[in-house]
This record gives sequence, structure tokens and C-alpha cells, in this order.
Amino acid sequence: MKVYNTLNRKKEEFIPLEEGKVKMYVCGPTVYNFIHIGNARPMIVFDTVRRYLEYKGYQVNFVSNFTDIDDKIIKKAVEEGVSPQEISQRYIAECKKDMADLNVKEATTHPLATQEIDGMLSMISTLIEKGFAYAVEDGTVYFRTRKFKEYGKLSHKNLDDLQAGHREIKVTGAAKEDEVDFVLWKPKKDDEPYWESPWCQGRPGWHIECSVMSKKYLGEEIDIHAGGEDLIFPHHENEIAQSEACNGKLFAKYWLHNGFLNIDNRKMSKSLGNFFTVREIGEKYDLQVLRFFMLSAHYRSPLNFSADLMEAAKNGLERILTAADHVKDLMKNTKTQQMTEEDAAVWNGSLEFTKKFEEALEDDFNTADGVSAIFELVKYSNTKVNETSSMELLEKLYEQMNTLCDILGILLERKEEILEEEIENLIAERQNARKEKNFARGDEIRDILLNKGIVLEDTREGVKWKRA
RNA sequence: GGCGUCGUAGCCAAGAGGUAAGGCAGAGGUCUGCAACACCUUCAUCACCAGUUCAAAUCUGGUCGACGCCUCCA
Repeated sequence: MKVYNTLNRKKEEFIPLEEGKVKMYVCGPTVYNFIHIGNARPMIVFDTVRRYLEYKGYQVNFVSNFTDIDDKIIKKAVEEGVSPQEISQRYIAECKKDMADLNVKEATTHPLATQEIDGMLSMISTLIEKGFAYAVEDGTVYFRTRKFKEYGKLSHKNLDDLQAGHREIKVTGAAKEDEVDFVLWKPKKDDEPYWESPWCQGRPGWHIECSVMSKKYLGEEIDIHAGGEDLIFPHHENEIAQSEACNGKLFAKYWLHNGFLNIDNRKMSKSLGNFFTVREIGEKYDLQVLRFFMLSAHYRSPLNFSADLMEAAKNGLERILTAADHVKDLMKNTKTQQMTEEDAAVWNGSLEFTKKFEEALEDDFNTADGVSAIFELVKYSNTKVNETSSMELLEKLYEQMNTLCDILGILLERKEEILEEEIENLIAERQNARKEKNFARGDEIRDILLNKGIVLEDTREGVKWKRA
């Protein structure tokens, strides 16, 4: 398996630190509002990476944090006149709901920054002892960036360029030794929440959280650290500096970063008015569609989002689900149990698509190619399978589709929906009308149901319906 | 200004030296009471220019265009 490592900008063979196990950390959201669809991309993409690793038999320890203390959270709390905890708790719950609808698996551990303050104090102390950090008069603690010789190895920046390119830096509080130094701990302002520390009453800087949580739940050295490409600098660069300066070990072996999600070819931002939360999209589409859409491109490519593209994704996904439904329906009426010779040949032929799918995912998680393998399997199934197919073949084919879709986190089983009695009666009435060749009444009923969002399809296996 | 990514059909998107996967949309057809589903057929020489090579969408150089990071941001 090859993975693209941002550290050296090359695809590398994936070799875990410990055989059969993968330690993986994904930077999670700051919880001050509903998550937006940009937040959803790394969640979906790295959940898929995890699922593939698990499919390969790895035991994956997957850690993803929630940043629950931060300026934006405090700001929101002040606006609403409630505590920051109330804000963060609320949006953690909402975020988990969205993740469930996106079929993103729960992390092995979802640590919260505010629960890890002790670890942060300890790491900051160690950094000060080792000379990698210093406190200034007002109690702010800075990381001594130039002291860490490898600084810039992830983002491929050098400190002199950074310094030259630096625009006016708004330094609050006491002056730092060097303008490239960054904050590890900062003093509280006014009634902000705070924790006691040897330096001042205050709270942690953003970067230190992830270094500490990764170390606590996964250890000093991990296999994969992932997040959005915008985190490469400064967030991940700073994490490397903190962790490696503190632990004296390589922090993470592979760094994976997903490309950005744009809206109508522009960066998503509130000021442009092209900002969508996952919740909003969920009102118009099953979030499976959003997931399928995101996986239709390579995770490192920028991905554009628009209504048309969502429609296309919806139709494509529908094609896959319809094929699976068809196989399932055939199972109800199949006469033969065991595969015939002919069936066995069909089954063998289908293995080609699993192979193609695996080869795609092996190559830096190329889900776009993986999806195309599923489409080819769908076409193959639609063509090869019929009323004479054996139960064994049908089950195997369904299982194969299900396995591949499950790696992508796509559910083949449609949600069970209970038809209201009225709708059932209408469908029955329509069947009678059709039997008596009263097609006018039949079509009328179909239109009535269509208006209720129910689409009917007459197939050989009987009447089927689905939500529009 | 520094660092970096990308330009493949109407749209989305793989492919990374050997003669363009897959999907959506469209067109024509088969099936169906009609429709839907499904199936069949059809739909590109890869931004441009110049090189390297027996061979380039794939390598090199240049041009144009789009975008990202350098500041909170997934």
C-alpha cells in the first residue's frame, strides 16, 4: 500500500511501526457552531482510510479531538450569554449527530482539550526545561522556534523566508524573543475561562493540544497524522516542533492532508455567503449522497461543491443502490440454491472488480477509481444476474457489493421506512386499476403519490417505491 | 514577495512514456399499457508553444489561466 506523505511529498510504501496495528490521529473541529461541509471532508476521507486499513486487517487506534476551548467559542458564549462549556457541549453533540448521518465511525477516543490541561502543563514544563520554551513577564509561554533545527520540514518553509514574508504581526502582551515564536500558554483576559499554571492563570495555545492528546492516547510515535491541507502550516509544523523537541522522537511517520472543498469554485466563507453546514445539506439530501460525492474525487485534489454536482452524485449513488436492490429481490424468488457451473463463472468474473477496487485504494486511497470499480461491478451484475441465478451467487454478489461499499462508508441497505396505511392502500388500489386496464386511474394514483414524494416503479418483481 | 498545487469530453473524474477508465447529463434504440429501472449504441487526442523519444495527456523548457498556504480556518 502506498500513501502520499506530505513530509517528503512522495508516495511511500506504508509500513506501520508495529505490525498489524495503526496509530492514527486526525485533527478535529473547533466546536463553536454546526460543522460545515468543509469540515466534513477530512472526516469522511480519513474515516474511509481507517475503514480500508481495517478491511486490510489492521487494528486501528483512531484518535480525533474536539477543540473545546478557543476564542471563537468564548465569543459565541458571550453572544448568547451562556458558558463556553455549554457552547462546546452543544456543538459536540450536534457534530456527533452529523458524523453519524455521514456514517463516520466513532473514533476509538474523542479527547477534549479542556480535559487534558495537566498533560499540556507537563509538556510545556518539559519544553521550558529543555530550553525550547520560555515564559515572559505577563505569563505567556512561547516556543523558541529557532531552537528546533528541523522547523519547516513539513511545510518546507525556512524561518528566514517566513520572517521576511511576515506581515504586521499583532503581538498582544509581552514581546517575544523572536517573531516566529508561537504561543504555548497565554494569560486569561477579563472573565475568560482559565486554568492555574506555574506561569499565569490562563489557557493553552491551540497547537499544544494535539501534541499532548496524540501522545497520551497513541504514544510518542504514531503512524499517521492527518487533517486539512490548511493545517500543514502552522498547526502541524508546530505540533512537530513541540512533540519532537519534547520527546526526542519522530512524532508521526506519515502525514496525510486532504484538499479543500470549494463552493462554486470559490473558497467557502461566510463573507461570500457560500457557507453551508452539514445540517443544511442534510435537509435536502440524504447525507450518504454527500459522502459519495466527496469520495468521487481523490482526497488530495481540491473539490468543488455545487447543486448540480450533488444531483449527479445522487443519481450515481441511486444506480448502485438500485442494482443491489435488484439482486436482493431476485433472492426472494430464486429456485436454485447452489451455484451452477455457469454461476461459478459469473462469480469468478466479478472478482476482477474487487481487485480493481483494492488496487485503487492501495494507491494512496484513490477512491475515485474505487468508485468506478463499483460501477463496473454494478453493470456486470445488472447484465449477468437474472431469475435463473442461484441463491449462492446472489448472496455472494450482494456481499461483494456490500463489502466494497462499506469500505467507502456507503450503506446499501436503504433505511426502513414505514409506509403510511393511506399510501399502501393507494398502491393496492392502483394495482387493481391496472389489472382492469384502467390506466388513467393508475396514473392518477401514481401522480398523487409522486406529490407525496413517493416514486413508484413497476418491475418484474412487483411494484417498488422509493423516496424522490 | 516566498512556498506549493492544478489545467483531460456539456459537467464530474481516473490515468503519469505505448496509443484516452468510470459516472452524471444528452441523443438514438430494446424492454414496459405508459413511465421508471435495466440493457445496447453514440459522445475527447488530454490549456497553448517548443523540445526529448521509435512512441508523450504522461518527461523537459516556456507561455497563458485557475487555485491554495505564508493570518483564525478542515
